[in-house]
Amino acid sequence: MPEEHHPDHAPLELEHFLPYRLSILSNAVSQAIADDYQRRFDLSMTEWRVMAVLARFDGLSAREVAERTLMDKVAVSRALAKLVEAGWVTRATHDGDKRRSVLGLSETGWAVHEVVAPMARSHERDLLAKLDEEERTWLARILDKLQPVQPL
Amino acid sequence: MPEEHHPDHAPLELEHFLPYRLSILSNAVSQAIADDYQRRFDLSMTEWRVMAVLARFDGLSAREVAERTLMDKVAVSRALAKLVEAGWVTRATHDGDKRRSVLGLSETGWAVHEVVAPMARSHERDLLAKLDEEERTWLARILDKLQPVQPL
DNA sequence: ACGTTATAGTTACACATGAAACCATTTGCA
DNA sequence: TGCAAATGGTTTCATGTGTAACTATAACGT
Repeated sequence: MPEEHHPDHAPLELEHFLPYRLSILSNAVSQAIADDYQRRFDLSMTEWRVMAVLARFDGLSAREVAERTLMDKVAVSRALAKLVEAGWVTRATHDGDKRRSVLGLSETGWAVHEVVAPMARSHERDLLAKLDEEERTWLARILDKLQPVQPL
Repeated sequence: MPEEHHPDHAPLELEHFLPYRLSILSNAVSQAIADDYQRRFDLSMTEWRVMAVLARFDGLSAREVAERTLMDKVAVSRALAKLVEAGWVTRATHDGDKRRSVLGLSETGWAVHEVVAPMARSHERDLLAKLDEEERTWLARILDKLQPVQPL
């Protein structure tokens, strides 16, 4: 954090620049997790996010998946194409609105989820283990305040 | 943060999953800044990072830039090609090692830097303004502990 | 000195990603 | 009803990004 005020035009010190530090940390963490399930299931991060949200909310449409994952609909469409092809997600057409799809995890989709979810949680635990209880509490609070929008 | 332990196979709640929250926050922040200088200077995030590090450390080689920005050398090579082309970065050959390049900001490069650096700092200030002093202190400490590696 | 190995940097290729165009269906409203 | 506008979703195209191959130069070991 900027302790003293540097003149605004002074060279940016990236290693103390909050957005940069967040980016480095976030990428390292997400990539470590993604590497894990990519190797085991050839599953991209966007695909995993789609599966995760369908695990919680069965029967969503593609648009609703996009809203919940904060991904754009093109990304979701492509992820779904692969997931349906792989047999991990089922897609039906909504009664009474033939545009809408009705999505859900298949049996094997659930099986994948039951392997990947613990992997993800394990990485999260490793990360949080670097903090003590007090720090974890503050982190939760700080993230709540910084979080841009929190869509359900 | 996980308050009670869910069974490991229970559906992941993305909105409480730390790596996911970090990713959303980080992307939102970095993208907001990048949008700003992309519109004004047609400058990508990787290009800006190269400029920022050259502003602080004059005369680096491409490899050293890559180390300091944590980007890979291909990304740096491409960024440099555009920056040299745009006339914002100067490139010479190292005396005594014709492989190495010697990089620095040009006059106009500095001029760009003096516009972009304040924009970046301003975004950082906006972000930190959402926290009180105590939270900022904890955040600094927490990031230090979570930070994967801290290369100079 | 000379061949092997390592290093700096670029190029080529394959793949991911986002914006805009597009098709099908449904909704709103005259 | 019927037609314009909106919505769900896919496809297209242009661009970005990472991996591996490649070129040029330098360092190392004999």
